[in-house]
Amino acid sequence: MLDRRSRLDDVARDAGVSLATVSRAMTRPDLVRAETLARVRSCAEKLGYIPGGVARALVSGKSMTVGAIVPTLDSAIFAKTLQAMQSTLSQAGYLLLVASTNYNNDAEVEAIRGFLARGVDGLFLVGAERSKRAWDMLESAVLPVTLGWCADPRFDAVTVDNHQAGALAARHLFELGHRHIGMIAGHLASNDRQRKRVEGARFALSDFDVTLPEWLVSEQPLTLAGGRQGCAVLMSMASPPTAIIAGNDILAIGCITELQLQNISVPRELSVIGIDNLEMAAHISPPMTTIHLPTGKIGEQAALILLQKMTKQGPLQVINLPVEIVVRKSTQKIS
Amino acid sequence: MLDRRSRLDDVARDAGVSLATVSRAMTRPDLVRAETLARVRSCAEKLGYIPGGVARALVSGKSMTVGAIVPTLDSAIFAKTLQAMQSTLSQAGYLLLVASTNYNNDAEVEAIRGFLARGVDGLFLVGAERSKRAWDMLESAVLPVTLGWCADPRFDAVTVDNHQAGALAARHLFELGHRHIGMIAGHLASNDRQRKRVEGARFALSDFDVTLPEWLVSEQPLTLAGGRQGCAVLMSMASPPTAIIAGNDILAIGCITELQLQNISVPRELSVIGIDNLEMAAHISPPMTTIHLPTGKIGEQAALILLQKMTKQGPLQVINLPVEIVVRKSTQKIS
DNA sequence: CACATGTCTGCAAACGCTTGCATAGTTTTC
DNA sequence: GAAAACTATGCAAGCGTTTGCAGACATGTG
Repeated sequence: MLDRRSRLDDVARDAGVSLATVSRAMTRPDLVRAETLARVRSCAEKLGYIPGGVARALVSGKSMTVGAIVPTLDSAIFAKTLQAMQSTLSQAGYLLLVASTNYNNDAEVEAIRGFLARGVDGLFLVGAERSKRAWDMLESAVLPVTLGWCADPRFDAVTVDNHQAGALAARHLFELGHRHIGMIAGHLASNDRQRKRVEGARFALSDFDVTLPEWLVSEQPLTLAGGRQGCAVLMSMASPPTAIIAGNDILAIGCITELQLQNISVPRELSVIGIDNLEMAAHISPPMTTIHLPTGKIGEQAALILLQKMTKQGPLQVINLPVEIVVRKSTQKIS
Repeated sequence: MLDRRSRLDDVARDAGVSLATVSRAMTRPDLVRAETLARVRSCAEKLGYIPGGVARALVSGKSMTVGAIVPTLDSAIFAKTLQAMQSTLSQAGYLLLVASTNYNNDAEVEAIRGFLARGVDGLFLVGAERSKRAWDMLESAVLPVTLGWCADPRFDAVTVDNHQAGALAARHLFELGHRHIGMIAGHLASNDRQRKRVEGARFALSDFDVTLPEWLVSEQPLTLAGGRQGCAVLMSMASPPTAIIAGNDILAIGCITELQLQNISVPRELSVIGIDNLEMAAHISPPMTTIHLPTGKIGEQAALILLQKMTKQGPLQVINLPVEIVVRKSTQKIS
């Protein structure tokens, strides 16, 4: 056996046919005689031949690869989305390239460029907010692009209604009697999902003539530590809120931890509501009220749209997945 | 502007030089005159030229891509490892392809084949247990392979001492006075990490003349629900254990949830210890005692080894990362 | 000034595959 | 039984790069 990978012509020589016939045996079996096919197949097997996707991609212009760029892989949300994407794509023979940006727009541009250079057939991106340079690359690149979480009129998207998520959370607290509500969120300037959630909450409350002023919104990194810090900030105010909306479940869990450390009872003394409905949310103490987002579904749907658009182009698609509140034990009527 | 991507010869024509010169301007700037270089660069910029990695890969035999195959992306552990890998690799200009197997050996073979077909330059795999077919492909493929979590003498590896992790957990419980200890683990037949943890626990206990019989080890899916189920199984025994070791933190958290539902107080009535030290472990109630595994480090080190081996081959490397116990509040002296 | 030396650029051959076109058999049709 | 229509195979061009080799020009040397 050779010390290099065997190629088409190795198999061809071994089977006593031309290289073209081997190629057809591998990809268009209907075009070769059954007997020849069997011989070629067995030679290929014997030599451990694996088709060279690179050359194939060069000829066909299709790399059978899609790229996904997320803020970070180290997040239950994006991990779940990617898992669903990967699983859907692989069933169709596609591979998934991933990159993470750490919420940095320049890193995103680099990732897009890298993916385009490698000739991905489709692209998945999170959010609808990026540098002009990134948008330009996406628009001039001739390949399907699907956005997740937020939509943009120029591209396909699978969104969840972040605005509605914030609104549902706020309305729930209002209905429980809370009038002085605080919020912990990610950095709004660079995260449209978080921004829409805050806006949604503010909008819903304004319907009831309750305001959510800026100083009651603490911007923090999207980590447990961020949740704790945001909670500490809100609770150290002269007149602290009676309820807190967290921009996502991680912040909410951090927030609850901090409250327990401060010996503030949840939900008796303070209600906390999250957004995401991580599996974990049901399994902490107290089980957490949160807004359910269909995270896996986003990945799956995005993959399906891409799969479809990579085969034949069609009209713009925007799928808006529903969100719903899951009431558990971390919120209650104001006492 | 064209409706296809611009190529070297587009830039060449625009800049009035040969295609070869443009190629050199992009990759070996020292070989072209400064003036020409500037002109070519500006034309390339103007046309939005992005080098075609596919053709490049065909010529050079390097795709600047590494593949990682994990059981699932939807796990804090693997997500963290991949995040670290991706981040390390991207700094060196490499891209990460991911696939997941759902703990299925055939899926792994398919993933390996897919990656080899796409011409990845290196491969990362979890565990040291796979079908013969998979091992054969890895051995005959001429590319660096690095294993994570468990080692195999034929390949580089970055391991954690799973045996030791199990042993530390068991010893901790023994020292607290527990003599009747149960364990919840993943499916041992297909998961060498879990198996080694069980063996480690059993080994440590046997030193103290305590046995961990098979019927006190409940095999479950590695999910919160699995942890709950395993806990229910152990607690419904005629003489239930006084302490439970969980094969990982997810199982442990599920286990604690189930105990709370059954109104069994942790750690007063029953001690629970996990393995992994997820960030979450510190933030549940009670904060969980667990064995810390350097999850991110595995990905980072594996990436570094691959990076090194892809440039120049060298001797086999096995890095064994240390594990340590983190004592929190879910374990206590037997009453 | 002739020659050696060095710097820059272009030509053309790979890289491993797919595929349109041509050819040689084989079968069908009337 | 000859023309027509298929079927199975081979030849060779081409996918977009990189790169060895060679040529053109500029510079330095005796």
